[in-house]
Amino acid sequence: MTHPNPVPVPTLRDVAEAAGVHTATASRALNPKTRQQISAETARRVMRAAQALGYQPNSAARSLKTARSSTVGLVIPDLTNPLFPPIVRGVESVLESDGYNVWIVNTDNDEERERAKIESLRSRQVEGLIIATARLEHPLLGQLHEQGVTMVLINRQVDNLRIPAVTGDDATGVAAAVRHLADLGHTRIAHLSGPLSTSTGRVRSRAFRHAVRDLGLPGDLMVECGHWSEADGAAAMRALLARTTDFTAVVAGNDPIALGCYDVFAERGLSCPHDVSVIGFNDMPFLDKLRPPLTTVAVPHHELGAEAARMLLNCIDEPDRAARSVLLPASLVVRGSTAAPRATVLPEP
Amino acid sequence: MTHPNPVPVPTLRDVAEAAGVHTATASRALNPKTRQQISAETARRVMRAAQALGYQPNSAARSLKTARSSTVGLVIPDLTNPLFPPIVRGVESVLESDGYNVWIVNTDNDEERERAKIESLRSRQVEGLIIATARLEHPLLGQLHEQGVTMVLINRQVDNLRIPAVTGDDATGVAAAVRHLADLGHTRIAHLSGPLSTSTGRVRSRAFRHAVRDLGLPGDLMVECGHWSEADGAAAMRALLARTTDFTAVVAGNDPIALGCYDVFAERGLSCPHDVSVIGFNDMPFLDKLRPPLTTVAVPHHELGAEAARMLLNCIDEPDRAARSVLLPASLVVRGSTAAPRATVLPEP
DNA sequence: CAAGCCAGCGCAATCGTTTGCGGGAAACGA
DNA sequence: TCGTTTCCCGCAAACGATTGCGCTGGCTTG
Repeated sequence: MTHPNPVPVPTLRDVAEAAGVHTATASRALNPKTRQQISAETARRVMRAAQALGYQPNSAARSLKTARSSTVGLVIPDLTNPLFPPIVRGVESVLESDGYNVWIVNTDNDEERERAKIESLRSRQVEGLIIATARLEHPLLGQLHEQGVTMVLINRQVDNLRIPAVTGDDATGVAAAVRHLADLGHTRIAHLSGPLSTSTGRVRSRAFRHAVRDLGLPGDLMVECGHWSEADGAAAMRALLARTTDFTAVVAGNDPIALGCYDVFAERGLSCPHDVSVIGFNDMPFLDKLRPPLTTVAVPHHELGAEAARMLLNCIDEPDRAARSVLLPASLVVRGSTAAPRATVLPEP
Repeated sequence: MTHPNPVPVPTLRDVAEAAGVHTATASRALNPKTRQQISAETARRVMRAAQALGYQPNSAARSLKTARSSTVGLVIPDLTNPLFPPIVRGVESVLESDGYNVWIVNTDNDEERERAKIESLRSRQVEGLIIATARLEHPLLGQLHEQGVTMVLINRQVDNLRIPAVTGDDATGVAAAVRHLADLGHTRIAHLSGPLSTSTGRVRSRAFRHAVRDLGLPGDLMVECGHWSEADGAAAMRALLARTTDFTAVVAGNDPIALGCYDVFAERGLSCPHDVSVIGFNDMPFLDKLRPPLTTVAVPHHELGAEAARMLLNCIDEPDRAARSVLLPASLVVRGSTAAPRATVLPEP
């Protein structure tokens, strides 16, 4: 028989009856926290019965009664962006060991979707939110914060809000990138920043300005990309080249933007790193397989997620502890897209 | 005040009181399915009250009462494997429009983790499972199937079980790859297969055997990789080279295995595609950025997920319809890692 | 021997929704 | 005017687990 039955799933009551005790006793016997209120012998009987019946507690009933769900929501823009899977796994790695589960939702950076997804999470009684989609101005987060929703931000920050956040140390990452280029002898370094409406874009761009200024280099070689994408990176690089060819290195706002540079170099017959050095940001997978392998700033994404999860657990456990944000160190990964500049400037196209 | 209150979340009762009706009426007014049982005027009042209070139905209470959860479980080995995010999004894209939500769990291909995760999903009353981790022999799936759990398999099949599955058409993909190489003039084509304990590995390897046989080419150039990884691909390529250098092309079981070939070629000073042509499988992201860009077989992962979701919805709606499996077409993506063979065989190392 | 204590267990209320059922009132036909 | 239908709506019982409280019986203690 391939279709034997809609096997009636056993409830606590069934277990209790099988063990010859009351449901209350069965409940206590099954819960390690309350098991010592029950005689060892009875507890054993109950657990055996549960095992035999294949009993699984109905988590809906449990969270209805306890007003807890052992679930946290994880809000990300898009899972197919390779940045996020490691973050997800990082979050899960610490939450799971604490008995929590993770609900993942994708917002595609759409405000309406985001609102809807978060509402759905809240109706599922999540005990906290980890949010990796925050824009600088973000009314929704403000509302949630005022309603006392416990949450932690990843990778971005929101203006004027005291929400705990964990981010990569973009500033020192960018500084290391600039310093690396300067050490190679570059003096005219450009920056293709991400959208300045994101905190990441803004932080990295400011860090770049500071870094070049500190080294006494010109700080006017900057273009803002419309999105964090390869296409926008290429467009920005074209815009930069239309303005000037007097630069020998580029710090891209992230890896796709750097890939956009690769595309334009191929178009124009420019050689990387001989004509132009490029540095990306994030250290996405497979960058070491590119031609040339991309020098980039590695951000500890897994640890970012793990730390955010730890902070969230703290917030849940002690709601009125001060919210502290943390910065995780980023590190430069030197590969083949950076080299000493040629003696001359770029050839005119 | 940053810590105003643990705002008491409004319940249906609050809404009902605010609207001056009974909770039953409020419930019916809020549910589009039952709204016509209520006078338009009253329904409006209730909805307004709900809006004003920011009411969100408690989904735990709801699923306790209705014994439904509007949730399906999605079981994958590892989210950081770039194969899976598109599948996830594909699943979500069709499930969401039907009001379902998706629970994602990672098993890391560990049998114990998998069992635990699936139990946790079941205790959450998921209405169905989409499983992308099936091994050929898989006792757990057998049990679940006998218990009447509705589920759909992605990308793999399980021996002897009539579980609906949606998979890429690996056989024609491999055939296309072999045919492409033969058309280029290759006559000695090797295959670095994935583990033969997976249905994917087995199907592709058999397809390779058939394809070369149909073209009258030798079928003895095969090595099995221990895992679907770059390292194991490299090891397999080394093993192959230790055995013979008399081949001019390689069909890899998947993209990372092909990358492993790249690594060994770099070690040995072999040039791809001039000395050896390579074809991967899956068309992971960024393969077009490699040097050389990897020719590969593209599998429609998003559509795989979407179709699996559709099938699962069908199974949920009409449990006793025959389970049909579907095959989605794979297509060859020709890039730079394949070319006509040199006149001579490989140089001796 | 009586009083007190405690360990072990059962009772019953409760969480927030849904839903079958029944009742009151309005509307209708006769 | 009265009976009957129809339309809205309220009543109350679930769903399955948790938990404060109280009861019981066996034990210690003075």
